[in-house]
Amino acid sequence: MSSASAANIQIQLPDGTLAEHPADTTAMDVALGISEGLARSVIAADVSGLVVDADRPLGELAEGSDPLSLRLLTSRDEAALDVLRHSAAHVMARAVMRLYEGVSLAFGPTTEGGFYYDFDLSEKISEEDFSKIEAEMKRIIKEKEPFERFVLERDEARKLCDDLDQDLKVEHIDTGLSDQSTVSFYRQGEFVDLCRGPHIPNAGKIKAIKMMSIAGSHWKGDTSGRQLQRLYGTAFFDKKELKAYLGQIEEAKRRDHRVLGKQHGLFTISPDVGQGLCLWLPKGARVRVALEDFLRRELLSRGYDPVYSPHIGRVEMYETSGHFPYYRDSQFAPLYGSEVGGMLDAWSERLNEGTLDSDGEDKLMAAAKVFGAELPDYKPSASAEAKRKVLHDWQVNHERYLLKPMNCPHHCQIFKAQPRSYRQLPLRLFEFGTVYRHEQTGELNGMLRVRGLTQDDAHIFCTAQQVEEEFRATIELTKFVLQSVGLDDYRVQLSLRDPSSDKYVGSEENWDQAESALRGVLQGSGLEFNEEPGEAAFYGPKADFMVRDCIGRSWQLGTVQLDYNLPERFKLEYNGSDNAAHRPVMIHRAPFGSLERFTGMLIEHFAGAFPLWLSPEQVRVLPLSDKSLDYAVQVAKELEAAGLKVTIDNSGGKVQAKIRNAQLDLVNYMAVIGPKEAEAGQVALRDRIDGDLGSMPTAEAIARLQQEIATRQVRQVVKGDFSAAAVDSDAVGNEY
RNA sequence: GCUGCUGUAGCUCAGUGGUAGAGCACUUCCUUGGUAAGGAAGAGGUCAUGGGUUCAAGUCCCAUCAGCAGCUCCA
Repeated sequence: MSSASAANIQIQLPDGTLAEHPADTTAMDVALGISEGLARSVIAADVSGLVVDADRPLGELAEGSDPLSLRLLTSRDEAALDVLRHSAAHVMARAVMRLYEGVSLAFGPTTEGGFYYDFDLSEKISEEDFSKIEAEMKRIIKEKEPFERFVLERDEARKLCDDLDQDLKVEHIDTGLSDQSTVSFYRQGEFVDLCRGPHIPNAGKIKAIKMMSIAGSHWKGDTSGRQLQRLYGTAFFDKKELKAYLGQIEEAKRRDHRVLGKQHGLFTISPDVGQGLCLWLPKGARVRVALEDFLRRELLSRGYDPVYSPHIGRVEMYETSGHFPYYRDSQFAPLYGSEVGGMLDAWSERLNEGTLDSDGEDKLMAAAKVFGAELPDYKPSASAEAKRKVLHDWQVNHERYLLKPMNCPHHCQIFKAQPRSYRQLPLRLFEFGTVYRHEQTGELNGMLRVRGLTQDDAHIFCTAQQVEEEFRATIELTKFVLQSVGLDDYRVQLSLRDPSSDKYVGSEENWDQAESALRGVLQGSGLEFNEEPGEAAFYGPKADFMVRDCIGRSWQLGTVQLDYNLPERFKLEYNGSDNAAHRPVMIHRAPFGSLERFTGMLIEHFAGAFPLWLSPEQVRVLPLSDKSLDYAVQVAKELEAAGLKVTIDNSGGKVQAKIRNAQLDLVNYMAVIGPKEAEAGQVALRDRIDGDLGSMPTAEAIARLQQEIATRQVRQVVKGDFSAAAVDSDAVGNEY
């Protein structure tokens, strides 16, 4: 870094021109050399892939004698927006420090939609304070003061932060930055902050800011650590962009599946049933049935075998699978065949911790007796380990069940139910399997994060040689499913193991084989995909479909996961052509993920207006008056007989009001009928999207709708132009 | 689970310690119509639950439950 010598440096611009400059030349200097207008609009610079300040001497970045490739970033570049927002975070921090006493700064990074800064201060900031903070920020911006970078040795940096009473920054220098010999700071007026940068040339570049929200957070994400106040804001180069962004947030709110689900009677969650337990109302259930029927037919035609399994299973099975007690915190407590079961578990836990004294032990033994558990082999003098074994043996003989947290162990048992030959493989078992997980209360979110969910689950048992082909077929299936519901913007995330970690089960060889098979298939599939080392499940690599909805939010939906672990644990075997026992490979896959999450996502994607094939109310018959009611009933029967989901509006109002209500209820088609239609055996069809289609014979209307259903047309997705300001919805894993 | 905010009619929400409100939806009656709101009347609330303060609590305090936002988590 400090090698910036008097020697000149070579700078190459995107158009290929190569020029020699003094080592202390900045990107701003280069811009000035081209035109003053360009210099005015320069925000930062991209130097060989690294975004830096426009006034950073470029010689500092030179390595050897290679020319530096320089790209000037203006407000048109996406990277520039990030620089702007981070600078806005500094401005916000500066404003907060002016307005409040004893502010300790934590971190202030950018997010997809803006930025935040975490503060430690005793006074509570509330949304009512936003206007005064914003006003202060605007004052700072108006000053157009520059952001000045300077670099200090660690010791000096530590001292500076200490002098500034920034204890969190001191701690960060001591811990997070312990491997850095020098660190950089940025000064803007009286405000100095430890910061990697880069920043905009001066605060005047910020043309639009808004404080968004306030929330609690924790120092370095540690929930047991210090509680901080996180202020969220956003900033843009242009007031129009800010307005568009706020519009998108409104749009997302308007599409909220919890709001639409209530409004259109799709689903509800009742506190009387329990948190995170979704009740599918008739209309929501119709959407689900359409999805299930569609997928079931597809799977049957693609060589899957349907199976069913119960909602509970013995704890021992999950001990074998390894899920219990590893994931115990996120499971519902076991169901005990005996009332003493829970007590024995707590007892065993205390023995394990060594927190049980002899008095407590006597009481527990007496209590166990009351509950009818005789423990003749339990010797108080024995080792804790021996005593726990006695308790465990009793449990094993007195069944304990788990609400099933996943379907795989059950399907493994189905595989095991008969001797298997290689001729039967691949064996593809599918089930809409309902599972229960005790998610933390704070994580629950409508249909998107629930405690009881139904996976469109299947497990493919195959030979190692078949993995590649099965994985390919699964990828094809998932593509087909997404296309059928009109989702065409997605990519695949391939999660691989972290080679330096030892948390993974299964041999190195298996992993290598699996990972290269998956990579090969994805390369051949033409799908856009990225690899994420370290993101794999402990039992195998996986591929997740990341889907972007029509307002630019990204969702994690379908998943395909390889598993070399469960077949091992359950000792699954098939007889090979060599008449010897072999271990199958298992593939978990779920194109929807869960019906709950998928439906919730679709509600938001379509803003509640489902395409005809998924719609819970496809046609509403609107009689002009009571006089046409008989004919309305007759038409409804004909439509129903043709397999359409149809209702009649027999309310007393005028047809205009009935149309309005049907439009607001997002009914796909309206069949308006009056004396004329009754006479001619026709219906006047009205399309939710295109309006009045005129009168036609009922049979013609039916054929038209059936055609639209059969081809699963997605005729309208209300798209907004929000690509510039994409917001990520919470990306949630759906592993097994 | 943690921090903060919220909980009033089926829905959306007013209501700053003194007799519980509006719009929409609903019911009944009138109206019987031709592609986005016809009219009138009526019914509907133990103000989330449980405690407390007060002459008096929807309103103030505490706890519990539930929801929302963020954090943390997500086999």
